[in-house]
Amino acid sequence: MLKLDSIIEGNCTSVLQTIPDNCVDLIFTSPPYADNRKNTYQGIAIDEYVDWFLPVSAELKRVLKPEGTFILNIKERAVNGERQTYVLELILAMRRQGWLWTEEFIWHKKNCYPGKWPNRFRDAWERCLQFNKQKHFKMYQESVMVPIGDWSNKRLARLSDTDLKRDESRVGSGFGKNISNWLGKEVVYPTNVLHLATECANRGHSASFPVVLPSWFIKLFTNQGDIVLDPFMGSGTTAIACIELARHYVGIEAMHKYCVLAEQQIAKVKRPQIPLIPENNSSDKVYAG
Amino acid sequence: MLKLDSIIEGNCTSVLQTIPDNCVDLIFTSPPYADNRKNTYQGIAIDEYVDWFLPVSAELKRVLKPEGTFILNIKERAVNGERQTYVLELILAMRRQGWLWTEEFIWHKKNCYPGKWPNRFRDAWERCLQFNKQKHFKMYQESVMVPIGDWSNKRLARLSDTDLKRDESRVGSGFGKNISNWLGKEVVYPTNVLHLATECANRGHSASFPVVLPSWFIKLFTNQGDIVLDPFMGSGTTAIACIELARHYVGIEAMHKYCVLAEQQIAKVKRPQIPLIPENNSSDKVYAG
DNA sequence: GTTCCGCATGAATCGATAG
DNA sequence: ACTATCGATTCATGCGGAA
Repeated sequence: MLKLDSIIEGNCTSVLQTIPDNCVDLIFTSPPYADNRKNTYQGIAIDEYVDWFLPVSAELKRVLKPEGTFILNIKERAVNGERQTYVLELILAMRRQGWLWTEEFIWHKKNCYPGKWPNRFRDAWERCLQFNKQKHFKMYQESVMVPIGDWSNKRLARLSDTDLKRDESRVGSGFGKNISNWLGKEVVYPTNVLHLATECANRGHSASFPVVLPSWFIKLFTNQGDIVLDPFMGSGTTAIACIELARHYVGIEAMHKYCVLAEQQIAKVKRPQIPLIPENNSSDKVYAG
Repeated sequence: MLKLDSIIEGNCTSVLQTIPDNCVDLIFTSPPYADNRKNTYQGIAIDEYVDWFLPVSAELKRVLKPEGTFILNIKERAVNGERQTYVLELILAMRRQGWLWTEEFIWHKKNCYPGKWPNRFRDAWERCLQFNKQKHFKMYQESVMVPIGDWSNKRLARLSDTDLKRDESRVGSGFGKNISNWLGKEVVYPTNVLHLATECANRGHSASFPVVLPSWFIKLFTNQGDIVLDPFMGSGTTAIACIELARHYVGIEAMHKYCVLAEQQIAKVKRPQIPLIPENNSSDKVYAG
């Protein structure tokens, strides 16, 4: 029925209609932003964006398991001196559609796009909106705990003008690949702000997010063997995160060139050996709400 | 007419009606949040919040100078497992009222309130919504510059031969073209994410923010001698920031106990000596938009 | 095997210019 | 008048190659 670990080329809504009800554990996606990148992607007009997205989110709600979660990464642009409001309107419309707006995570970008303008600073954050079908959803908080070092006690004890200055700390990201960094350190739960760098290497896709972004939410909201859906797959970053974390993925992508690119990226990924001790075993399972 | 450097006790809208048109350079405030608990402040019911705030924002729009700025520090809380939507609705309503929604700054709290819940992490950010009356507003970006990142030590400490040649020939594109501009550079412009610690000092007020928060916006949007209004003064943090930065303040506060508290806090503040060289002099003045 | 250095690039935005 | 295109501006990161 549902072919796992594959990318389906086609129109998002049409493909979604072929997927059974209540079978996906997590949806993570970053849809094309309004009126953006007309050259590289299909541009959506600002005033049509909500009407364009609602049929998609209706299908997403159908295919998501009752205890599953939908994470929507999006950020409105500045046009004519103002921030656009379509994301706000989308949140309100999705609630009318029956979604619960559980939380708004902030992706604080370490390396945001450069530039200077007379009326605004560089935009260094994006929204990661959490939607759920019901108040009770799966959440494995222990799997994303972050280390905290001695330095934090010193820094937090002294508040001064330097607190206004740049954050040079590496805590808050907590995505250190080297486990040895964690030794001897106390771990704490993270907050709803993720401090990550963008990956600006050659990705071939203009709208790529770092793999640690989906990885964080996949660890938080799924277990090994669960199914993750990305209805706007792009260059396949969500799929890569799934493979690295031993989750199943289902991707949808409208443009052939990105399907090819995603398959190329996926082919490079090393499958992890199955850990002897699953990170999210039954004793860790927390049913939230 | 308008009595400067004072706190006026009374109902916010009523007091605002006594203030002349177009006389305030910056409005910074953190209004009472919508809440069902009514014991700490005058609680505003969630479903009445927008209707309650719109008459206030209408008066604020009247008293603000055309080139002034309104910064609204606010964050919806989670109720019944969901984030409340009244802030989103307020933004949309204020735009219909004629405000421009110029930007959304994020206050990323370094040390946010502790706690643990099964369905969400600690909330480590608040919105600082920027509204303007027109596209052209005053902005003094140089007054809030921050130290450049560590990468510059390695990259810029020793310029390579190719860097120097590229500079002489004035060819190439992008960053490298003006590499000489980066020699000796120590500060850069900030982003729209403020990474500040919270203050634990103001225990007497339920909704206190650190003085560096208003200070940052006051430096960014006003000059010395300008007038800053806080229509929900609380414990007087905005006034303290004004005094330290040699700006005039006008505060409004409904509750007598907070008026007393604010006056006490203000009395402790050391007035700065007037600097010989104003930080924002006329040559630095930038009219944005 | 590490460390260091050069370099390309990234969901940007505004104002001016051209059609 | 209104839209489309283009140049100018700016900062931090990861990658690949060299030391």
